[in-house]
Amino acid sequence: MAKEVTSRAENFSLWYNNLVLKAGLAENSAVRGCMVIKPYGYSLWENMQSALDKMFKDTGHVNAYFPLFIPKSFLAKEAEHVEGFAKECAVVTHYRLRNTADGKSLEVDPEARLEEELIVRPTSETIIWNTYKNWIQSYRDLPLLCNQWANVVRWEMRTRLFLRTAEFLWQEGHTAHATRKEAVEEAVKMLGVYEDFARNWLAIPVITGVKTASERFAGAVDTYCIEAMMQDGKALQAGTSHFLGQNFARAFDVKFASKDGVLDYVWATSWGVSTRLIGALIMAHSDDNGLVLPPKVAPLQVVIIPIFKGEEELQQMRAHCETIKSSLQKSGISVKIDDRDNLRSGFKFAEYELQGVPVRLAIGPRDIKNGTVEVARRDTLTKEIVSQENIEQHVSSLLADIQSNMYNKALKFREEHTYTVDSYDEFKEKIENGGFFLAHWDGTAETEALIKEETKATVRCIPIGGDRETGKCMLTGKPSSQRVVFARNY
RNA sequence: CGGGGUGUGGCGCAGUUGGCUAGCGCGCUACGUUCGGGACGUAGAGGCCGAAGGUUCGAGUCCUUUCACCCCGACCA
Repeated sequence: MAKEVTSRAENFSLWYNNLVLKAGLAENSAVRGCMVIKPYGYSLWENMQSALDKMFKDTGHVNAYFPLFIPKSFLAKEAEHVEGFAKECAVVTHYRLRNTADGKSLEVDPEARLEEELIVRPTSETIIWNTYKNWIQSYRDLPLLCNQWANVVRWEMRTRLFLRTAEFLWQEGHTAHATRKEAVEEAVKMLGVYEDFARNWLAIPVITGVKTASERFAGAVDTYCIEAMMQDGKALQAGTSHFLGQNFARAFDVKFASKDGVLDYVWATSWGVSTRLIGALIMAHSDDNGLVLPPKVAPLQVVIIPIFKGEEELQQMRAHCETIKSSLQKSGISVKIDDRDNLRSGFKFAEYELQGVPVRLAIGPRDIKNGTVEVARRDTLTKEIVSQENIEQHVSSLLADIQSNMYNKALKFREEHTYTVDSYDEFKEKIENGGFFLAHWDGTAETEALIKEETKATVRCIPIGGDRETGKCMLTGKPSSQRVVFARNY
């Protein structure tokens, strides 16, 4: 059982785990490595989903749904893809059970073996490209821009709530294009959507970049990614966008006739983010009092707590609370009044802090007399007394302020823990305390592997944009065309 | 899959070299007093101690087997 740890400093991993459980986001299930996402956690996911879904649609994408099961032969068609996923697949081999001889239990009916095993999708490229083959004949069918919201299964050795579970929820976009250029543009565009979402909705600054060959998605030509820094200085890959070249089109024989009547394989991308983003949110912002949620995705933005003695005062308070509630709701703010009379207000304060509710309003007899409200913000844990007049404007701007303050705080944290290093000795010493390291690397897998072995740090990405300062690899001294980001990661 | 650890009411834990009706805190139920930062009192309910064998007059405690979960690695979104 998990030991009670409520301090980030004491043990970041245990703190994280306890927070997920105590805040009521999720819990371990009876199934190995799988998790139950509780209503509060799922509500958070739904908010992320709807924001992302709108962004996808605004960029011309549509949703579709493909089967959970993938015939084994499909997975086998793209060599690198199989190589990458074979070790972590759940496989369906039979389709029927029967009673055991003693009638007390169930067993797999050996008569009911499938001719071809079905793989529970670890990702859907293969089943989708097998389908796209039938959807694409001409350049007029392109581009094909589909997204799917789904669950996938990867039989991981070790699991952690939200960060790595055997089954997880995600979206996966799969697009087909007539040209290489257009597909690359799509992959980069969707990376931009993820960056935008992380920054403006999750209040998490991310570095956009390209993965090195060893970290690339199995079957991709290039993998683009967003990398976020957690409060222990470790990196978390928060989303990926892949330029798949013609690899899957070749594997599934998807050709189209161009305007000139020339047959060619189509160019592909795929991109995805998962419930791991919830883990990112927690590890980027939360503190020892509990979750700190950005207002734009928080399941509940404002909680109103009436402070009262007895039924009479409660009735009096309730009217004021309702008035404030409806005025906030008119501005599109989600509000709840917590008038439970069996709990003291102090207990409620602590509880909503644990759940990361961005703004708390408290109204008591004193406020009624003075026409005021006590307003507390979760991100800074500060309180102020404001007039009940124009409360909705105050709260609206406060929510916006919390949203941007959280981003700025996370950005500042990242900047304070990002180091430019040229000496490998310095790198080895500093990496022990976490952080991002901008260093030169000779571009070889050997050097990368050696650094990983010695320091547990990897190249998180080769950043896009920024200055392209040339230099010498910190380990080998060989030439380097730009600095890359090294870090330990989740 | 390697190394380490833990399984005892809903949750968190104690339980000594085997010994008597298996305890504590939180939570839960009832009543009362409280109520502007995690209240208090009184009275209750709730556990065949992860599972299966074994040793013994006697097992939460010792032995064997097994299962589950957690942490650190390797692998990964």
